[in-house]
Amino acid sequence: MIDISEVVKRTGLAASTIRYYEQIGLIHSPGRHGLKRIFKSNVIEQLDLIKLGQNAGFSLDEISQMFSNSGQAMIDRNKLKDQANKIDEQIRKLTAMRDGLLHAANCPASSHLECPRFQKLLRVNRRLSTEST
Amino acid sequence: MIDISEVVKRTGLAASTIRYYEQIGLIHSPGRHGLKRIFKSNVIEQLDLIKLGQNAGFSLDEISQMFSNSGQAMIDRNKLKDQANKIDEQIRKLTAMRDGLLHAANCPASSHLECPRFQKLLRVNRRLSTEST
DNA sequence: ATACAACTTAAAGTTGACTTGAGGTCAAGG
DNA sequence: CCTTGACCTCAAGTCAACTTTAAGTTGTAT
Repeated sequence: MIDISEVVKRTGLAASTIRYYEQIGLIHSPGRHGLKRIFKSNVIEQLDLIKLGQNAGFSLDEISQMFSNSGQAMIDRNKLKDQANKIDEQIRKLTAMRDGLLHAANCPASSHLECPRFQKLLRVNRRLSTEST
Repeated sequence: MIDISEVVKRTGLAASTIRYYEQIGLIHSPGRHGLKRIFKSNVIEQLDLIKLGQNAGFSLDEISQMFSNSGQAMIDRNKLKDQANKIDEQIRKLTAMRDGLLHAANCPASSHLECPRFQKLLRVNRRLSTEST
C-alpha cells in the first residue's frame, strides 16, 4: 500500500489529478490512514494505462469503460473485443498521420499543400476523422 | 471564391467553427460580400490540414504557428518528425495493448488480471510509458 | 505536548475548443 | 417593394479535464 505522494513520485501526476481520478471513479483507493488515501501499488500500472489511453486520443470516459468499475480490469469478453477494435481503428488513423507527417517532413515540394501525396493524406484524414466511430 | 456554406459542405465543419477559426487567426477571409465572408477555395485544404494536425495531437495554437505569416503552410520539418516519432511510439504502445486485449478476450484465465500474458502487457506498457520520449 | 508538513475537503476557477442564443443585416426572388 | 433565409455579431454557455483556493485535520518529529 502506498500513499498519494508515492503515487505522485512514481507517475509524475499532480496529487489533485489523482484525487480527481478517484472522484470520477477512474481509480480506487481501498481505504484511508487517518484522512489520507492509501492505494494499492497496482494503481501505478492503472495510471500508466490511463496515460496511454489519453495519448492515443481516448477520453477519460472511454478509458473508464475499458476498466469497468473499481480497478477490476475488463470482464466482458465481447466488450474487450470491441475495445480492441476501437484501438485498432485508432492505430490505423495514427499510422496514416505518422506516414503523412514523415512524408511532409521529407517532401521537396515548396508547399506541402501542392504535393499530391500530401493532398491525398489530407483527404484520407478527412474521411477517417468524419467516420462514425 | 466560396462562401461559408460551401466551406461547411466541403469540410463538414460547423459554420460557427469556421468563424471561430477566422476569429483566432487560424484561417483568413480576404473579404466580404455584404456582411458575408468569402473565402479562397484553398481554405478547404487549410482546414483539412488543421484537422490533420488536431488528430496528430497538436493544439490549435501549435497549428497556427505552423502557418507562417505569409499564410502559406510552412511547416517546421523537425517538428513534424518529432511528432511523427511520438505518434510512432503511441502506435507501438497501442498495438501492444490491442494484442493484450485480444489475448484477454480469448484467454481461458478466469480473470484477466491473473493471466500472465496480460500482466506482462501491463508491465511492458509501464516500461514504455516511463521511458524518455 | 505541540508544531508543522502533508495531507484532506468542497467549491470555484481555468483553459481549449467550440456551440448557442438573441437580435441584426442584407441580397435575391416573387 | 417586401419578405425571407442565409448570413452576421457579440456575449454567454458548455464540456472535459484539471488546478487553485481556503479552511480544516492528521501523523510524526522534536
